Amino acid sequence: MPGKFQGVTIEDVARHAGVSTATVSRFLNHSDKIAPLTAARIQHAVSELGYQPGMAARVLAGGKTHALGLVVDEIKGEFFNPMLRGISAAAGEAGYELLINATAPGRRPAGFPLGEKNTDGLIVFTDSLPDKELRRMHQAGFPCVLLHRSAPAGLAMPCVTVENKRGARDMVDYLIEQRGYRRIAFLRGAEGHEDSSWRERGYREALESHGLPYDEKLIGNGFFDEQQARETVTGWIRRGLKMEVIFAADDDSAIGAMLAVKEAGLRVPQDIAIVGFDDIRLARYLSPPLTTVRAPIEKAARLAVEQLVRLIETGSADPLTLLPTELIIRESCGFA
Amino acid sequence: MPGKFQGVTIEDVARHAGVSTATVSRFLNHSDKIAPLTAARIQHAVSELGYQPGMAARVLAGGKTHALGLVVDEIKGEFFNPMLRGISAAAGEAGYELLINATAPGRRPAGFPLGEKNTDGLIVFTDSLPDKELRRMHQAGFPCVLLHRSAPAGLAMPCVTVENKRGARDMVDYLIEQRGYRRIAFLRGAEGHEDSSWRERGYREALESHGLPYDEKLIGNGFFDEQQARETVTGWIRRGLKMEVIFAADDDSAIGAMLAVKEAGLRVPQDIAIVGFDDIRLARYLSPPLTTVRAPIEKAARLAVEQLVRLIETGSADPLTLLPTELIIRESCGFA
DNA sequence: GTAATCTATGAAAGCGCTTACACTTTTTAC
DNA sequence: GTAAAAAGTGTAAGCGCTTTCATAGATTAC
Repeated sequence: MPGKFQGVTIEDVARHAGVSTATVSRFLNHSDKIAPLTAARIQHAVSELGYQPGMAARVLAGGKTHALGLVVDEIKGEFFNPMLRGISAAAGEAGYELLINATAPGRRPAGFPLGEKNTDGLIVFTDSLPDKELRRMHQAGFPCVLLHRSAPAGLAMPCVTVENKRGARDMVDYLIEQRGYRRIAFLRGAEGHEDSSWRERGYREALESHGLPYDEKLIGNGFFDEQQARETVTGWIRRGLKMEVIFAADDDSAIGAMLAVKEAGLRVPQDIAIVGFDDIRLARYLSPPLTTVRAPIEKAARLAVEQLVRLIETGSADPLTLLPTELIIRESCGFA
Repeated sequence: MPGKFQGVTIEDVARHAGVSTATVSRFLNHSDKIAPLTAARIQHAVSELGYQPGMAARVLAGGKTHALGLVVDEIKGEFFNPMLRGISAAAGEAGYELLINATAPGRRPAGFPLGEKNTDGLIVFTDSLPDKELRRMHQAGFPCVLLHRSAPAGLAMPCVTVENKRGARDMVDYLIEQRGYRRIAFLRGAEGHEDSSWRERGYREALESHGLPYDEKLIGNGFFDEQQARETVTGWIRRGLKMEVIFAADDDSAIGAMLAVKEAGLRVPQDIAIVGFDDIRLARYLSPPLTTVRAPIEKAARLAVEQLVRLIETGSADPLTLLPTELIIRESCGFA
């Protein structure tokens, strides 16, 4: 039963308006001056017939797909909502269609990988694409913008992300200076996720600049995941590890940490304080409400689209767009 | 600078393999028997050259886009994550590309509306498309599946949604029978959102079947929105409206209600109990944890895709798919 | 052994659109 | 008034693929 639903064609419009298809095309693309009278006749024919240009033909003839691709590994976590909203809105505003491809389930089982054959450019989220593929595309001159990751060594690909290191640094500075904490544990994020390594770097810098020792034992894996973080922290407590506060690389793992602490019969923040990163919606509803670093995710997403569109249309874009974060102080870090 | 990135074409492959383009096409589409030897040669050429069929030409010539469209009004609320994950995954598994269009910001400002020109079928979420448009597509024989809404009168369009009425009915039955509540307020959802009206119907049925009066004053608007719900409930309290429990049409408005109650210096659930609908992640982290009705959103999304694919490929689909909900009892409704 | 039937393949006609080029009017320049 | 430039439009050649139709060779049937 698969049928063809190509209704009105440009030819119908041309006939209806008494002009050639070329003129109609020019009218539709504003690509050339055409007489006001003719324009009116075409416009009339278009709305009369309810004509809508067929993408396929347009793409095939024009070489542009008018579509942006978004490559993600998995649609998961609160992170996604604002990101998607930003990308979707910005793409629409720029006049581009949006194609989404989740590569995760078994690494690209899906139909057609996004790329130069079906999009004009790609937004690549974190490590959803292997470096090799990134290199290939860059090599081919295909526009790509990286979101929440930096370019592989030697590749001049525009990146958009938040000031992870700075945000983490600010947070830890605050914990040390304003709260007087000394033993600060850190829960790493997912492997390969750059946001995480930058946050860790910020943590270390803050320690260093205050003359505090960096203690391997105070570093654990949270994997940006509630369950995993919970297990790690439970392990710490069971082994008698002493710490005053846990800095989780994201709010999800902070939640896991909070759970673990409570399950161990300890109080947050009196026995162990907890802080996170991202400021997901949930953060302020936790008890106690979570102190965290707010990351402008939607904004970053919009900017990534803007950069990509610039890259496509003008051939150049800013190499690096870094968005500032903001400290959100709530009760989980203890009171002043 | 807008360039063309069409690399290797089918012609290159044909030449490389010493066959005609027709044969290559047949090989690629498994559409016809071809000699094993030839097949091998073509296969070799394909991987040698790294050939990937260009979508545009394929679509233009073949009449199928191999893409599914998702039309939503706005990417907002916790609801979206599981839904999108489900749709994206299912589409990928079925070998379809996924196009997403958010119609909301000013009602379709975006580039190209999704439809028969760029997709093989559409998933339409709630009231993101006017009935007129739905009718037009159905009329044209274009495959569409409705998600979380029913078809306009007289349109035989497959629908996938959850058992809203039943879920609400179960909840209210529970509140009456197990908790002994009598004055149960209801916070409506967004206008035009069918989930909401079914839930309201369930609420009324439960009242009726227990011989409780339906009191207009106990109905308010929550709009599926935290802020709006909060204002409504604050108004109720200020006006001295008496109620034992508030049934919010979704968890977001339940949160708003909870805020309002607390702000008024009352306790949940001792002074006013609160229950919601959906079971978003946040629900169990609220204090007190929210009693609610769990809706299988991701499952519904997957089924919608499955129905759509069936509709596209075989021409028929189930008229109605209704997914069961589940009562999730937590502390916000009071203890037994 | 000849005719009828398959099988594997090629040639070529589009699919609906854009665009280079050519052409006919107008307009402008002097 | 004529030559040169500009403006508006048509003609037709593809874009890369699928698919119908035709054909050559290999089987089968008798």
